[in-house]
Amino acid sequence: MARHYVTIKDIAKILNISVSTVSRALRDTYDVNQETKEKVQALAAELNYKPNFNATGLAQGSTHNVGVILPFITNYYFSTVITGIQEVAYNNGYNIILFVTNDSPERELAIMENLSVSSLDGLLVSISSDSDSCNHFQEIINEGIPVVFFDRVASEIETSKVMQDDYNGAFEAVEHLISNGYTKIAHIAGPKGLSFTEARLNGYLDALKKHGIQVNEDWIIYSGFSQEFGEKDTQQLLALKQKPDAIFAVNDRKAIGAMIALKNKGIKVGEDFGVIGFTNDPMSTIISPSLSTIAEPAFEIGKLSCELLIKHITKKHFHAEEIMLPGKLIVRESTRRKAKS
Amino acid sequence: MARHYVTIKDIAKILNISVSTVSRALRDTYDVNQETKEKVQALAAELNYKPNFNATGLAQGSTHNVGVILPFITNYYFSTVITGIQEVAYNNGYNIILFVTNDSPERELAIMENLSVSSLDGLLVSISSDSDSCNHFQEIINEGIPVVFFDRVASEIETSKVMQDDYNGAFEAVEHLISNGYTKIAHIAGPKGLSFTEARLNGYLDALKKHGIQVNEDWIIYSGFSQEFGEKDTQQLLALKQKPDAIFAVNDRKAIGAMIALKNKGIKVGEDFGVIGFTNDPMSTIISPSLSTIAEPAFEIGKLSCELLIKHITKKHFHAEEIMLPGKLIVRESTRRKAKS
DNA sequence: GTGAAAGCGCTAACAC
DNA sequence: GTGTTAGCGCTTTCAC
Repeated sequence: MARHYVTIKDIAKILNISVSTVSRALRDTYDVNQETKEKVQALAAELNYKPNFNATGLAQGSTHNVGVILPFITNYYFSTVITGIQEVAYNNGYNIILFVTNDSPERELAIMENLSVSSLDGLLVSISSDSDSCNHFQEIINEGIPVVFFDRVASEIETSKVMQDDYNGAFEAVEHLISNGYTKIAHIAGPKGLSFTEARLNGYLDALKKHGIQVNEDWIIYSGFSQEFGEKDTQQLLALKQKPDAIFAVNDRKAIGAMIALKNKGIKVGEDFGVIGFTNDPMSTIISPSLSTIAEPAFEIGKLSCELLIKHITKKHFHAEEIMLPGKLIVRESTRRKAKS
Repeated sequence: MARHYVTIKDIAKILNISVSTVSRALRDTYDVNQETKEKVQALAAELNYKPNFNATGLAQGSTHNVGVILPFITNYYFSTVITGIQEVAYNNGYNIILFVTNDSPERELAIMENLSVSSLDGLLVSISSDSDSCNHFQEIINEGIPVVFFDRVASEIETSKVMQDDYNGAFEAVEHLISNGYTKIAHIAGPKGLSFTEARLNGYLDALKKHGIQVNEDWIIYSGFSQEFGEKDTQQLLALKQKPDAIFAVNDRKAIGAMIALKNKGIKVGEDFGVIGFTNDPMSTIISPSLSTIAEPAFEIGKLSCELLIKHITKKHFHAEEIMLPGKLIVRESTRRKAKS
């Protein structure tokens, strides 16, 4: 029952050479006689030898694992980011270990507390709403394991970060709304305290300001990120005496929720009421009318954060970098106002 | 720079006891003096001691990692399955290491060949289309590491499997179409060779047979799983002299592609042409008309496969189980035919 | 109840 | 160019 894999010891014994030679030959390092090297490699292949990562990790103090901690994976944005991460991790011989927090600060904390630092070479994280774990991240960094934040970054912590340009994306979205004739623009935001949420809020605010439109506090609603919250927020807006004529949603799922609430009230999205989201979730092309949005470079964000992390891992004194990727306005039907006389 | 974590040795030295006592105290095993145990645990907590998994793994021949190999994570089904897997893995102290194949047999093969068996306690896999890796899976099983397949299973291999009841789901979907008055029912299938694809095809075939409807080979199209393929397949169907009046799609994304192709031709989905999918992707509620479908218990599948795998890992002689979870017909607008006189 | 010591599979000085 | 040896952090006999 106790399984036994072939080890370099086995190979050494068969070939009647020492384990160190085998080790060197296998890693194609140091000077090893060409002939010996070939013999070793051939036998290793034949025996289907696979290195034991635990042993390698123990011996050289580095596993080839990077941890990824994020709120969810069941949405377009995060699953695409992971795909990007996985792509570069794989190409560089790293494995990714996945931790999902369900956007719960407690869960995130528990994960961080149980994390065996020594079994990870680095950490990629997108914090949960109301994250409580900043100290833990800082501690881990202090212990020497690099952390790169993506998307939902902990602004207090000094380390590499990769995000999209939330401020300018939001600014552009709102300006697009304005230039299409919508003037009473509401914002259904995410929860307070997340920096990207605030960046989008600020973009919204500044776009209004630039165009001399006064801010109506009633038209800014903070809540969760789901479609349901989008629906609820919108119902709340529609119950106001002073109703808006457009919504900029913090993400596409909330925008879709908004569209559903609007449709239920018989309001024609696009013609009577503008809606724009953020992300470019494939759903935005499926819904009708199709949803205008700011496309986020999710795959790219995954790739870049992982590349950055690997640099931190391999180059000892790589200094922290903050990368900000631009979004892209995608105009669809939900902001196409019918010309009114 | 060389990071140094606190080890049991450190604890032993401080407390002036031996490492073995520390080890025993920490794991709450064997007989250890209550007092000593408490002292050790207190100090460990204070020092923020974290076990080194590489060392534990090496020493007891088991890491607490399970690998997950699957084609994609960027869709509702797989990301939900992973969430289920992650949930039970987490609760049982296992980490999950993610490998995504992009549905490429070559990539899958490469992953399998490079897999360090000794760094994994078990493997959860959903094979790629045209998988080439069966031998590798068999080898890994022979070497003693348990493998559980989910959804896309390799039927030749004898091990535990978890899937939804594709046959009956398809049967029910087609029967639903028939009972709503559609009779010329096409099937846009997945690629040949995947067992779940075939199960759905057989369900389709048998439902037709039961109701005395003859099969039209032109109405069965095999292609990829994406929305684009759904669109193309449907265009192909609509170009036929004998056109169908309904489509059963192998999954919701293809069904949505079909609906788009239909809409582009000016055909009214539901009223003139029935469409039903499989999965219950959230998109099916977003699209208009909303899409009827067979809901798959994705989260449950993830949970059960991981539970099964853990049983295989912990109980030495746990015998292989095949679990088949029922789907559920969800009727929406895309199969609601307008009564015609 | 506790300690000493061997060993998991591998790497890395250090000799030769 | 190759072998010997110590050691990574932990578990686990085996003594006592």
